[in-house]
Amino acid sequence: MGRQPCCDKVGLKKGPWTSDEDTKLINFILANGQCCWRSVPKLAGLLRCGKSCRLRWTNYLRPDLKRGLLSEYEEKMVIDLHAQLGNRWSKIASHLPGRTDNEIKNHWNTHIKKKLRKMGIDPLTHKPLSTVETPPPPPPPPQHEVQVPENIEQQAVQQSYSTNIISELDQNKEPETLLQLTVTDREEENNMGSTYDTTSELTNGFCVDEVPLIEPHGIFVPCGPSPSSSSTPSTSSSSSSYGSDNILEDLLLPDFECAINNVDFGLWDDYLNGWDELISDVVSDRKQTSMFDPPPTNQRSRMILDQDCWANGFFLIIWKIKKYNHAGLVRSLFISRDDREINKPIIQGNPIFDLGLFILFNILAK
DNA sequence: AATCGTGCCAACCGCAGACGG
DNA sequence: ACCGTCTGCGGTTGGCACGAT
Repeated sequence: MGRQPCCDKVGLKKGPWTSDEDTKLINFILANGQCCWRSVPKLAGLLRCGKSCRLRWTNYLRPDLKRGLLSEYEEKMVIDLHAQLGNRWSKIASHLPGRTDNEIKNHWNTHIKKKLRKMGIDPLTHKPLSTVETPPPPPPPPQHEVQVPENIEQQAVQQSYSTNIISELDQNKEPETLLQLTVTDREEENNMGSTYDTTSELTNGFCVDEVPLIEPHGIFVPCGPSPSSSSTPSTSSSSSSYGSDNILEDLLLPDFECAINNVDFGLWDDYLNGWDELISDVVSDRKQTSMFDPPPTNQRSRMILDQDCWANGFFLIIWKIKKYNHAGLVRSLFISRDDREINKPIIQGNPIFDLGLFILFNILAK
């Protein structure tokens, strides 16, 4: 019968994504959510196949992705999980929030394999290399045969966690990932989504760690014609790039009107919690130094320059809000704070918040 | 300075499973 | 049960970056 190609390849672009394409894809997904990847390129105005869009989003553009090398702790988890699950990268990735299967696969092939071999461990069997050579090792079950009965696999994973990982955790390594360790039940995975999802939910589905490689002002390109909307190269990243009206325009999403006068305060509270989390994350990133004091140069390990810190922080917040279609709340927060008396006890007394407002008002006043 | 080799990783390819008609 | 479509997954590759010669 033959399988149809995932897309009509004629005229479709391949290879590395440009920032302009990223912008289009991000804007589309933020506005419409993830659905029907095949139609995404057409609707988003991209000359890519849907599959390529999906990969780009899931492996690179998703705002909740972590970046950078896997930590020692994560490596240990990967090794441990690989011993139990084999090359089931997506399963492994589901236990590492913010990491993609592709990333883990790459890291395994480029780093961990070598490390294990150096340590005299066969990366396939996870047994000492010397013992691997003598008896023909039972080949690691092929992917399709790893259909371990659910409970056995689950047991294995749980045992793995209990013996290795949790002991690591006792040595106070990345305690936040304890969240994920509590969710190993397959049923929970099925009912509530992956561990990743669960954790994301608990952390409001957002990680401040990561800033998409394209520039914020590029992301907030309005759909309509605008001076800055066409393929803005990502060269200038200073906070001055936020001085355009694009931010305001972009916050005026279609769902805004209903939100501004008809605020669901439950949602609002939830949003404020998220706000505080995000802010505290941004601040903690600065290693507890005073927010007004630039950190020592050697602490600037991230791509975010100091002067961009706040701009990026707000960009991230707005991103998140857009993601959840709470744009109206954002606008009402920034523009008509007086209308929000009811929330003053929550937001007042938060100097970070007030500084942010100050910055934003200055930007918007331009 | 130029060339070569290697490592790394984003992206692609093709298969398989899920799902709906 | 069959077929077509869509998505997810794992293996592979292309090309860039960087160090060695």
